[in-house]
Amino acid sequence: MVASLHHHTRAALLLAGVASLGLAWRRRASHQPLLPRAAQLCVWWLRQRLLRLWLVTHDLCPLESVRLVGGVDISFVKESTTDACAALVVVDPATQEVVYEACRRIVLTAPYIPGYLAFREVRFLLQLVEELRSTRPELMPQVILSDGNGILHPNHFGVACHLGVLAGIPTVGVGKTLHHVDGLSKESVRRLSESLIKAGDHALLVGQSGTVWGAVLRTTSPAEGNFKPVIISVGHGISLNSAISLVWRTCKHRIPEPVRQADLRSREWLRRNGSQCSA
DNA sequence: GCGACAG
DNA sequence: ATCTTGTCGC
Repeated sequence: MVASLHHHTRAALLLAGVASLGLAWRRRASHQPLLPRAAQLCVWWLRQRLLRLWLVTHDLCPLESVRLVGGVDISFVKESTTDACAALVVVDPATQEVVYEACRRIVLTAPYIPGYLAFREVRFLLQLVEELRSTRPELMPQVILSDGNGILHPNHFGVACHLGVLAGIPTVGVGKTLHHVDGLSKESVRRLSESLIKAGDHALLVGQSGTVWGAVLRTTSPAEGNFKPVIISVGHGISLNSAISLVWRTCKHRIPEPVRQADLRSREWLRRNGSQCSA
């Protein structure tokens, strides 16, 4: 009886999603260009809502049982927005040593659209995780740090959540800049940063709605001068407090070691292997 | 209409 | 993400 706006909205979105799926099918079959941008975004939006049903935002396993931490990143060939190298590294937080490394040449197909980063990158990250799971299961990390955000996202489902849910492994979103959401802005980060006195200090990112989206963490000491905090949010299967604690534990530099090493090594790989094609 | 907008 | 010069400091 009381058909809320919510229900109408959901029904409309569902219809739009189904409609665009049908459209995608026809175009694909007839070698037409891709789905219209608006329709594609709608499909992706729905996919985020669906996958979110599997999202877990508390600890699936105690922090004390984390023995290995993974990190993923993608680096691009100079002039290109499609040719890149995806990397997955595993670090032993006790020694900060890299115990596993895998780089893979990739060709991205989807464009970068704020809010939909996962649809551009996550399939390649998943391949690397599955490869590790099947070839060196003993080196599977208990948590993976991902560049880009987790629930700090307009649809509460950033690339870190996406990777975590699809790979079935806890993840943490580690961002270098803020994704503006719920009134949070550069100014919010600047204000919160004033309360971060020493390395290891953090402050919660609370939006206008009162939602806790994540936290800013100072990872460099006052002696190093000006600083930009790292932005942390829950990816999957881990609580915010555990995520902050874990990231801080792996911070030898501003960027936590697993992500930093994935970044360094994917770039190094591109340098060594030229920018030529070598699937 | 204009600017903002993870990587 | 990537394009870039210099610069401050260990």
